[in-house]
Amino acid sequence: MTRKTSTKLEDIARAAGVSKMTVSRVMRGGTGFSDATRDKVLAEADRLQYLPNRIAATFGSTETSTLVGLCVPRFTSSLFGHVTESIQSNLSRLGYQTVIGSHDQIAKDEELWLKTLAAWRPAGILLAGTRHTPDTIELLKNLSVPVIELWDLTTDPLDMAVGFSHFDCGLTMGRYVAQQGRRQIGYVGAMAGIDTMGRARQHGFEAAMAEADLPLAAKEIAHDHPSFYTGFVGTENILARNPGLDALYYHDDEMAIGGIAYLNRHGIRIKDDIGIAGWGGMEAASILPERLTTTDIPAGALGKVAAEKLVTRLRGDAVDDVTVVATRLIPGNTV
Amino acid sequence: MTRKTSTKLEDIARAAGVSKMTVSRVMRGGTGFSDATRDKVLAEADRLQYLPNRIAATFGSTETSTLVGLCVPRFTSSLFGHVTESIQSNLSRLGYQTVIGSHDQIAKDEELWLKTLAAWRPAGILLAGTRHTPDTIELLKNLSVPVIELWDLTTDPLDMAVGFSHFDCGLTMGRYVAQQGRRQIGYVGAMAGIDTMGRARQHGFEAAMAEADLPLAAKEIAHDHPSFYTGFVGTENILARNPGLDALYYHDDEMAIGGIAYLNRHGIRIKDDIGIAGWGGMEAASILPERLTTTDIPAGALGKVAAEKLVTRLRGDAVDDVTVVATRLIPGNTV
DNA sequence: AGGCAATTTGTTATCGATAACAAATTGCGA
DNA sequence: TCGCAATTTGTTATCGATAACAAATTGCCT
Repeated sequence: MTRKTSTKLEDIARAAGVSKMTVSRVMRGGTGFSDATRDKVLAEADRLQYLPNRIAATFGSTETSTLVGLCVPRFTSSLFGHVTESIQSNLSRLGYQTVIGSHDQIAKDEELWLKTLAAWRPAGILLAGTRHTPDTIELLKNLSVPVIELWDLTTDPLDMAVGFSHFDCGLTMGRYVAQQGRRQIGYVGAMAGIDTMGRARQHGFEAAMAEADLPLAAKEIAHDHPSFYTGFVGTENILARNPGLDALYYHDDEMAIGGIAYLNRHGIRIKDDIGIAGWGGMEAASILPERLTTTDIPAGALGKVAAEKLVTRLRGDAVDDVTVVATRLIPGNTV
Repeated sequence: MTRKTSTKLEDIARAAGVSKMTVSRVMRGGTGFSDATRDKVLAEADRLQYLPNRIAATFGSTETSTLVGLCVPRFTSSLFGHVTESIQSNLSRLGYQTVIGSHDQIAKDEELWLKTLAAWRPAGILLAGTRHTPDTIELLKNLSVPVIELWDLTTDPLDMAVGFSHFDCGLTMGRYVAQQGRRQIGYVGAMAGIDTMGRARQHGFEAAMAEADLPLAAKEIAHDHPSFYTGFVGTENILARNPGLDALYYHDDEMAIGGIAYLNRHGIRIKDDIGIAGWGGMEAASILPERLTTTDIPAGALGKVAAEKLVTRLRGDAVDDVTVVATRLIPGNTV
């Protein structure tokens, strides 16, 4: 059987007239060699088109690999897209490679992905969400590798966490809506499988209602992924049952925009007839005639913070367990 | 220095009273061992909580790793989100892990990512787009690993390709718009850096115009990423310069929806006053009062086909160099 | 029961780097 | 110019699996 046959350290060593250990030192760029040696080695490496072999390097080293795992519910959501984008580019800048997985809110799928990832001896793991199977938690412990949970901060982190409280997002918005004088308030959500985060916002919103002695007047939750369409239909349904509602809080902006489309089509005036609030600070909302009342989520910043925090920890420096990323209620003009 | 100290094949071998080669055979699940041996080995592996070490396995093998690289322009686009999602879940199902990168249409960034990826001796590479630097092309050749280019089929593939012709999308839509009796037709695009694909659609559209002896009446191209907002503003700009337009073709649905928002706000009737066509079959379009005229792109299917094709090739079976994924013009009701 | 093929199991070398320690060289002050 | 510390370079063992081949065992037919 012919073995793989690309240029290796030994080839460079022979060509440069040094030992391969010296070549290794030069390639890793630390110290322990003269300038003359470095130049000679680099020149030969370049000439021979040396391609580092991280498989062999990781294997030979006591260190972990430079792979970092990232598991999110799905990549088709605008917010997770931004988080993924940001994490990937920041980790890349810091010398790490990103291996992805998605679990669509199914904790068992996250576990299966994690088992596969673990075989690569990753340097760190980033998980979006806080629902994990017992096996996942045990495996993470055994791996003894930094873990950052992204997104929700309402529970204790396994190791580290970066995100914000979804409950507080709902709470703050609930208070705002009540304060604007709305009295017949409904919630329109979507939940395919189990989405703890959307539910946490809903609970926060309900808590605000309770504070104001305003029980939630109606609730409509689609058994589907949040989308423009579920927002459209959810609005139709909730209004059919409760025509007197004067405000609606949505699972996210996408659904809120879907709801607005429904209202527009039926001549119901936003704000005058019914107040609309979303969540997520979705860019699409910029096309609405009036700025949408929503909560802005700094997804890019969140990813950057998470990537940098992980790397800081990997370098042995101290980091806080929990980093809160500030969300911002955008008053807008729809409530 | 203490070495990494998790359970290894040798530990299982000792516990089960066999050689580690036998354990290796059982763990990989082929043949060459008795049922009794297999049960004994698996029981010990389970008891000792064996975690396979793919770093060592890949290193010891003549094979490549089971890592597959995926590089897209960005993860924040709905279509690439779907492609990413589909590729990762299908590759995962087939036993491969996905390492991601993004290049934001900068060919040099793709090259840098590829160099890092190459150090992992990936089993295959998936690239969205067809613009590559000379170094990228040379590196891909030297790696002698399957490469699939996704998305655009207007040029010759480096190795394999899965996608469709953006030129044809534009051409088909152009013919349709002309056939509907539109005569003063404009194009609204967006181009941050260099986006060959959007440009290919534009050129296809212009070719259709030429066929119909209808030179494109106006063109507005934002130096920005396509978005609702650029669609909104682009529409405002193009109509300010050319009030007589009776149809607009947009870079994508997101921009078309932004354009529609502008038209709605200014009392310009869709279809009656001006025809609107998009591209991408974006789910968001489902909220429009009338179904958007657009081209549907089966992003999920494209990812699935690409993943399966790569794996088929990796298993040594023959595959076609080029796989065309069917796009579909949705007549809708906006032109 | 004997003999041969098929199946099961074991042995040794190897992948390409890094770790740990040892040896050689250099630089500089006394 | 000598000697010692600092720097540079080399040597050997090792990481945990798989490849290739060799040996032992089993099963079946005559």
